[in-house]
Amino acid sequence: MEIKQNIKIAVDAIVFGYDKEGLKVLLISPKYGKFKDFWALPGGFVKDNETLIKAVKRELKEETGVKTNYLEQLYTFGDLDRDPRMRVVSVAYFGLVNPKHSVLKADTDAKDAKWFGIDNLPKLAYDHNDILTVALSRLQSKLQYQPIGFDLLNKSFPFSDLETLYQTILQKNIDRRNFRKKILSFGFLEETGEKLSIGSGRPAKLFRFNKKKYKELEEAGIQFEIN
Amino acid sequence: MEIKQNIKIAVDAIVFGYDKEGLKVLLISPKYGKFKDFWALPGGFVKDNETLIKAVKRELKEETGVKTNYLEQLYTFGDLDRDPRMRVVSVAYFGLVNPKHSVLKADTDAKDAKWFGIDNLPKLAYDHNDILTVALSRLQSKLQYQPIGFDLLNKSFPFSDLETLYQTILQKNIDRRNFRKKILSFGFLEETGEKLSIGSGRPAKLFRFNKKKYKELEEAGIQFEIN
DNA sequence: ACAAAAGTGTTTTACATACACCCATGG
DNA sequence: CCATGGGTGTATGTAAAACACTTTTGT
Repeated sequence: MEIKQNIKIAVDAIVFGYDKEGLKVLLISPKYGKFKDFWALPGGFVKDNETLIKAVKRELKEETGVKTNYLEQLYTFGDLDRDPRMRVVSVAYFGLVNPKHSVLKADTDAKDAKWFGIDNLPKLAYDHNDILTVALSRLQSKLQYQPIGFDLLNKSFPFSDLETLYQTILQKNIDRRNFRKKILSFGFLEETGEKLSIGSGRPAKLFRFNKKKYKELEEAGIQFEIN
Repeated sequence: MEIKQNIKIAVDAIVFGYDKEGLKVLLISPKYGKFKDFWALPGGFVKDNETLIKAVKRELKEETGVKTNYLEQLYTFGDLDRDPRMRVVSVAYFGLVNPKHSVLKADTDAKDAKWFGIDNLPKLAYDHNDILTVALSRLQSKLQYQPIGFDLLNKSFPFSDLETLYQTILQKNIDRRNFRKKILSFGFLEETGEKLSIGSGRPAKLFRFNKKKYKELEEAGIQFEIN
């Protein structure tokens, strides 16, 4: 059985990072080709003997040096004219990382990798703007019904970091008291016992996310949800 | 630029139907090949000049004669050994249809198409069991935050049909009064003015789903949700 | 008149929302 | 002692959950 088909399959990674400057995406700059003045999502063609997820992880590693905390399949983009050179169907993956914990590979593979603030994006190649839009809306909705925010923060963090993260990404204000009350009531955060003092102001207790505890609670039927 | 890659890309359709016997899936029976004693999801290879969604619709039409009310991308399956003949990455689509409104194409294309009750499935080829599992859980969760149930029912229906549908698919009991109160409070159902009488018992008012109204309400910010 | 399914309202409970002052530290 | 950010409790509103009897038809 021989099938005539001339379509290539690729993967792309939309990796979000977060720090005090806000939400960022990881992009690379192709050094040549039609899109050399544009930036692009890390990604590339899938090898014959590797799974999709392995392909994204490999490309991410090769092109940016980054290893994500969290990675899931986002959506598959298959329009005819995505890439002017040939027909490419791309399976996009959506990842989260703490930028501080990952050093960007400098200028290898004829590509630069760089973080861009989400409100300060350069021109993007191909249909990568569309992909990013889908990814962003996935991030926003997922943040509300899965505890993925912690993958963007340090292992231990003051409560205010979490608040600010939610406010930044969801672009709305949150009542500090109600937010804290709700998050703590789930029971998957634990105090590290340490405190963090930044300049003036009362030092903040540090918390850490207990993933094992969360899994247990999830099994037991609790429903994570933040509005 | 020449890429060496020997992976084929296919699409599969998981189409759910619903009638008084319960929830069903549409399957086809390959008449030859390794899996001739198994059933499979409708699907096939994508053509070089067609989009993914067009490919699914075409395959569905060719293999089963069915046109869905609702169709969305589900997930992309790319494991190495999905198909023993070659490496195939398949983009799965998830559809809904009212079986009464679609006549199955009989025995064409060397394939039979048939509805199977979800609790009475035959042996499935490839990784189609996995795909079905993912689809089913998507159906269940989607039913709770999007008004897709109406795509499975007749244009006009008694309220009890909707109740039974939710109970069947979500596999739990629903309080009739609360359910009706909630659904009606959204304001996207309208009475047709007709009544339906089945054997004994009080005749039921018929309702229809006003899609335009729903879109308006959605714009205005209402949130569909059923627990 | 009785069996069968449709239709309907009220009370209770839980959770979301709104809201303002004190505390601990650095300068 | 003042500026800065951290920490906390209560009252109110709103929606979910629990719950049982009446109505209309066919037989």
